[in-house]
Parts: sequence; structure tokens; C-alpha cells
Amino acid sequence: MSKKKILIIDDDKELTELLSEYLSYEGFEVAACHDGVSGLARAYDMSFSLILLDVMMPKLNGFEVLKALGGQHKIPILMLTAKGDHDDRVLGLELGADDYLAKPFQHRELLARINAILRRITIVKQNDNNNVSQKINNVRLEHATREVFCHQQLVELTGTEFQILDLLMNNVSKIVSKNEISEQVMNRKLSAFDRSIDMHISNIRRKLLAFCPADKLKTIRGAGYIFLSGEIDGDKG
Amino acid sequence: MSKKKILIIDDDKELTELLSEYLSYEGFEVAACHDGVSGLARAYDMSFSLILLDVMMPKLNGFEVLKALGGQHKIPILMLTAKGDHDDRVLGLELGADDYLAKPFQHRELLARINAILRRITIVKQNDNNNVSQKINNVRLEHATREVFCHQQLVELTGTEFQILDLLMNNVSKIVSKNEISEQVMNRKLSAFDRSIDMHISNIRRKLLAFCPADKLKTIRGAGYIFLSGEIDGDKG
DNA sequence: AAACCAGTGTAAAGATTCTGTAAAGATATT
DNA sequence: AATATCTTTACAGAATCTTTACACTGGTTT
Repeated sequence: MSKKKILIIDDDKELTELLSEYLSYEGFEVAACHDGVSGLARAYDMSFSLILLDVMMPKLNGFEVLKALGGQHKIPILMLTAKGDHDDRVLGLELGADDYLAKPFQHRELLARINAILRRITIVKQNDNNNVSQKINNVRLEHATREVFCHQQLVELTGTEFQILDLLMNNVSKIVSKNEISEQVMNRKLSAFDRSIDMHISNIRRKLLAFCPADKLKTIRGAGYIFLSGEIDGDKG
Repeated sequence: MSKKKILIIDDDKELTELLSEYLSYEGFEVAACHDGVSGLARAYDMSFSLILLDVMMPKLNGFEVLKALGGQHKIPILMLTAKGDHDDRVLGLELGADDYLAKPFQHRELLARINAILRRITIVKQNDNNNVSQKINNVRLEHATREVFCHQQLVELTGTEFQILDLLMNNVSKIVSKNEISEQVMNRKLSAFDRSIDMHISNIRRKLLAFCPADKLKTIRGAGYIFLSGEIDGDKG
């Protein structure tokens, strides 16, 4: 991955210089502007991963730059200020800043905050693609597509079957009672002589066994069912 | 959109009570735990949008909870602490927290920080989708002219049909529920017995099938529709 | 050990829900 | 009004879910 680019908008040239050096050392590519107008122009460049924005500046101050960028700006912004003023801080956040750091600050804290923001973005992007997915004991469950794979092979489950398997896999090695299944999946209390859960379990088992040697759903007589986590058959699902 | 859920993990029950009230008033759904162990258990629930995590707690302290969650935790975390200690602050961020707020704090600042984190997530998710023009599986969608091409041939879709196809293509390989389609495209909640989406889907299918051999919209019974990304017919649209 | 019994597995039948689509009606646009 | 578009209605068919029925299991009582 290429270096992340950070734009510093601050009229304090001495500070800017120091920060540039420090952040470069930490592996970022740094650009700097010393007033709001030119900063705003650079900001539209869009190739920056993050903007460090000073509040007190000539021409356009930090808040005005924030407003100009509009609330839905794509580049995350970390505000810097000389004032420790609370209202300033909150105002910045409300106007769309992602974080706020009062001068003077330790370089290490600045770095930690920058990384926190960038890390969150990375995680969100990953999750958006990799969608919530879990794999236990060679059974993989894709929520986005509602698909289940056993040993890399697609297992066709119905909606209810999928939800029950999901519930069981979310409680690996824990007993899940029929009552819980009924309430969480079917939205109703388990009534006497209701055998539908038994049927669903039976169907899930049958479908999974078409691809796995061992049964992964264990019955606990009188208590419920468990999804077994044990590494029974050894491949990479 | 449903309410966002926030989990508070803090042993100070009085504070927790106040925060719950305040955040509920601001439109969040709030749950609370009073020690690290139970908090960690709830955190795995995964239905929370954000966690407020106190550092000083019995059993497991906040840092230990952070470590237990691992760096790549999907739920954003805002740390709270009584100490104004810088090193604590930085340590939390380095361990994977998204932000840090020192007690005592103003409710308004807390709210602003919570919103800043959630807003960033929303923006990232949106931007990941918003491409001006896209082509998937031989279907090309031109936003500028609102035209759709399938295998280079113009497909005449109505406005609603275009928007539905757009939504589905922005979520390739993800299930889009009828509810989402209704809310995002028609700006209304899906009411019972409303079959109009079925009709639109049916029409889109019919129009696309005039130019493609294979159906690209897959029905997931009881869940919604998916635009298939698979390279079914092999040319360059 | 035999009888008993509640809980379970599962095939098959029955009931229910969801979807596809034609056609008619309603609404909006020109 | 004429046209295009969207929604509702209606029915058929498909997929799914539930119930029924009977066999089996494991534990308990006699």
C-alpha cells in the first residue's frame, strides 16, 4: 500500500514544519497550507487521507473551512486549536470534524488519533466488502447473501434453516433451547407438541451431511441443541 | 431507519443512569453493563453501533476489554476515564479505541463525539458505493443520462425501474430487502400486500432478458433480491 | 429384565406463505 | 385527452413451514 497523504492547514509555519517532519518519519506523506483559502483548494484535491485543520487562521478560519467543505466531506478532518475552549471543540465536531485536539499536544497523541480515524475507515471498508461472515468447523455462513458453505460447497438452506444455523453458530459450544430457537427465529413461544424445530434441525443436518462426514449439530436431550466447534474433519472451509 | 444502539460499560451506576436517559432522549437505544466481563459478553452481540467504555472498572478494566476485543473490532469504541492522564489516553487509542473523553465531560461533547464517529462510518459506506457509472455482468448503468445498456444495447427502463436496478447494482452480491427498496426508492415503508416492487422486478427482468441469456436478478425468498455479479455471459458491455 | 414413557428423528401429507405475472385500475406527465 | 408510469387485484404455481404418524432412543419404574 502506498503512503497515506495528510494535508496540514495551519498558519503556524514553525509547528507545521515540526509536524511534517514527525509525520513523515511515521510514514505519511505530508503537504501543508498556511491559510484557509489555499487549504480549501487543496482539500478538493481528494487524494488526501486526512486533513489536520487549525481553527485560528487568517482569511478563512477552520470553522469556515469546515462549513465550506459541507457536512458530507469525504476526507476525515482532525481539528487543532490553541484554545481549550469546550464550545469550540463541540462546535467543530458538530460541523463535521472527526476529532479535535487542543494545542499544545504531544506528537504521540496526535499520531494515535490520526491512526484511530484511519483505522476505523479501513475496518468499515473491509466489513462492507467482506460482509459479516463466520466460519466454524468447516461451515461458513455469509450473511450478505444468505449462503452457507460446507467444505467450500454451497449448501442450500431455506430462510428459517439459515436463521437457526446462524443462531446455533453464534452460540458455539453453548446449548440453545428449542424455546430460544422458537422465540428468536420464529417469533413465537414454543407450544406443546410443536415439532417444527425438530424438523428444521433434521433438514439442516441432512443438508450439511451431504458435504461433511460428521454431524455438527448435537442434540442434548431435554435441553436443546449445540453446534459443535470441534475440529472434526481437517480442511480449510 | 431504526434507532442506533449504544452499549455503556461503566461501573458508575449513577453516571450510567444519567447517560442512558440523555442518550435515549437523543434518539439512541441504550444498554448498560457495570463490569468488563459482562460488557465483553454483550459486546459480542454485534448489534450495537457504538460502545462507551469506562477505563476504571472492577474485574476487567477498559484496556483489558479493548485487548480482548482485538484490534480489528467491528464496533467503534469511545473510551471514558476519570484520569486526565495523557498516557492513558494515548494507550487507549493505540489499543484500538476510536476516541477518548475525560470525565467529567459535558453531555453535549459526548454526543458530538458519538455523532462524529457514526457520521464518518456512514460517509465511508456511502462513498464506497457512489460510482457515477458502473458496469457489472454486462449491464452498464449511466447515471448522467439515466440510460441502461445490456450487451451494448439500450434497455428502456422507467425511472423507478432504473432506481431499483441502481440500488441493486450498488449492492452487488448482497441481499437488498423489499423494505430497503421501498424506503430508498419509493420513499415509503413497505406495507403488507404491497406487490408493486414485485412488479417492478418482474418488468426489469423481462426487459433485461430481451438482451441477455441469463436472469441477473436472483430472488431470495423471504429476504429480498440480489444482483448477480457472476460472469454468466462473456462479452464486454 | 421387562415394561413404560417422554423426548427425539424423519418421512409424508397438509397448510401456509411468498412470488411471478397478466390485466385492470389509478395516478402522473405531456 | 392521450400517454406513460405506477399500483392494485387476482390467480397460479412454487417454496416453505407445520402437523401427523410411526419408529427409535435413553432413562426410569416395576
